Amino acid sequence: MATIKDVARIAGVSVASVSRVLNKGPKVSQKTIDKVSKVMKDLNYTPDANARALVTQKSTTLGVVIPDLVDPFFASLANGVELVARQKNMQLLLSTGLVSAESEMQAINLLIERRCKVMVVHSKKLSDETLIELVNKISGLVLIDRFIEEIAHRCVWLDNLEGGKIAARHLLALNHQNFACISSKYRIDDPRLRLQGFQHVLKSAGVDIAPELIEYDEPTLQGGELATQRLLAAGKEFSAIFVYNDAMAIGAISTLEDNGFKVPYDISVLGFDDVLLSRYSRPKLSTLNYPIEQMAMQAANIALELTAKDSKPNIGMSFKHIPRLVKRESTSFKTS
Amino acid sequence: MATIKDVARIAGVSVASVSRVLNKGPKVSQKTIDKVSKVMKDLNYTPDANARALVTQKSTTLGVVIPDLVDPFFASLANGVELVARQKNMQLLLSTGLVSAESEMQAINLLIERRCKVMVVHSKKLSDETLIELVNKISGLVLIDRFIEEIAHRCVWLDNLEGGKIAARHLLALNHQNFACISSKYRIDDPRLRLQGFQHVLKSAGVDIAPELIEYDEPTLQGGELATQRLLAAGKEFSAIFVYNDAMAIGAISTLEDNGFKVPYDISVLGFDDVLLSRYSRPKLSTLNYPIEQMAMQAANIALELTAKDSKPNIGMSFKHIPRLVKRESTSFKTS
DNA sequence: TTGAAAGCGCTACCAG
DNA sequence: CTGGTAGCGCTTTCAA
Repeated sequence: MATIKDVARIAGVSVASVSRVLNKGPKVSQKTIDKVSKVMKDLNYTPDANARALVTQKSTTLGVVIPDLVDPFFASLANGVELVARQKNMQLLLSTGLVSAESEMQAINLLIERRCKVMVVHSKKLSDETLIELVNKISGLVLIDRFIEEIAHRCVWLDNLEGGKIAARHLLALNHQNFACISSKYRIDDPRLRLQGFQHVLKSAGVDIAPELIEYDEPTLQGGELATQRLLAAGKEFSAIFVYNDAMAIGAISTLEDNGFKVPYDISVLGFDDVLLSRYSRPKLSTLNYPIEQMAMQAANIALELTAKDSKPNIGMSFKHIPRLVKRESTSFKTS
Repeated sequence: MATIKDVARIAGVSVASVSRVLNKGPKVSQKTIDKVSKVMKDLNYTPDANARALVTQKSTTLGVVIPDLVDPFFASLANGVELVARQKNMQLLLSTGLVSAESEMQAINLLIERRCKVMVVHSKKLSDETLIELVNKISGLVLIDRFIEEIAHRCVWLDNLEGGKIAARHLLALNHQNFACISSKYRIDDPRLRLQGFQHVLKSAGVDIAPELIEYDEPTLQGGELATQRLLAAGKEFSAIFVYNDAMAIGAISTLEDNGFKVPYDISVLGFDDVLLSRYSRPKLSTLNYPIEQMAMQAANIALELTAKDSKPNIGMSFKHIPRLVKRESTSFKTS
């Protein structure tokens, strides 16, 4: 691999000059530019980005920390960050496989070791305190999908409580009275808040939801199936289910239909997230749109700004997003 | 950000010693280890991975080049590579957004600039010649999802021709006689080979497929819908469709049902890829399993071996994979 | 407009 | 066992 010295030697100039043409430096003669450019091409010279970063002290990588890539939700998140990375001529450094607070911490540390200054992290396991500390230490770190009061201006998040409320209002407006819920057993806040918002509105309307009709499972297609089986086994009547996410909702529909229930005629199912596939399930899934890709882009842009020289401290700012109801075919008016 | 010098100064030792404890070097006294470790902790010292890479000339990043992250197929591919990266204590450097030969080339160049030695690339636009050249230049580069005779030992690929044949045999065995096909207008080889294998077996069985019943579109859910609409509009009869991938197949089913056809009773639909969602579509999709994640892991491991010191040149090796028929609910025996 | 040289943070070699 | 030091590939003064 040719180095800048090789180029300089062969072109008969100093390394400084080569560096100048590399960086389109201010004062180089056209003659030198031509000469050096030719040699660079001949030698197939590629500058070493790491060496450059070392001396300039600036990185051109954008870090992303997510649980995994297989979940389309996180894939969209990563994609959003990638979009702004490309736009800024930066590259994605990705860490996944988060199963514990330790592995999340380690993922972030790896980014620090690489001297990655800008990062968007989705953490579900680290404590508020740890995250606050981290955010204060790393000026370009933005949290996504999590809200911590003390560092609100560094959080891009979705109002899950409001999402639950919107869901309840929708189902109530559809004349439903007997509800079931399927929630996730993970993510400390999200499922809890969605459920809480849902129940809050229900209660205001004088409707209660039986404890046996709230089930928890893995937030996956299989989890939705399993939870639905248990719901059915409980033997209590319900005409609408509010499900934690689309994957579980589609699993729920699957099990419902396997057991002879027609969706939405017998039972309405409402999902959450609005991942692409929800548009193509049969019946098409009614759900709440979670604009994760845009949020990821926003988070990346904020992180980028934070590391810019003249960054104004946007304390007091809030980056809350409200989910939007997308009514498709899996929810309908209850007539009986 | 504290450097090794700071640590050395405060601990009252030389940078060499600090480096030794950092790398668990062979000869350091316990006393020094303790002293230095404490200072490192106090200073919150994090070694600079780039500086280390610069002097050791070895990288700990694993590069991946794919078209995008939103397509679950590519997300699985990336995930496979990530799996081995984590296992080897390396990190993923990701490049997406490939729309042209230029952007593919640029993505690879960015990895080279970062001095990434190990990379798995999925290229659809670069020519065989360019790729051969690249592979010869970069010893740790492995191609996935593409087969080039001259560098077969650097390609991890799926036998699409055979996949098409398997599909045809399956549908033929189910007593079908009138076929339609939906193919992709992209990826030079894959769709062509699948179709070719499919038609080859059909021809051997004395069955022909009308040109109007072969449609091409974007390899997406929408593309599948559009193509199916055109197929229906052609007005020719068919009882089975072989579709390029699962996304298109689910789009096809969607349109079919919207038009009053029951799948599989009226029309059988066979997909390709076996992405997770195919298991949860209604009806559950029959398809050909494309073990992309395992293939990605294999590719990453081969790339890793290639860059190891004692790498035996595994010329003559072949890394061909055969898709496996997964019979679910969208294909059935034709009785009428 | 150009070159010499200092150094970015780190490793590795050579003395001691 | 430890310290001094050269240098990885590059940028950036400072002089010329």
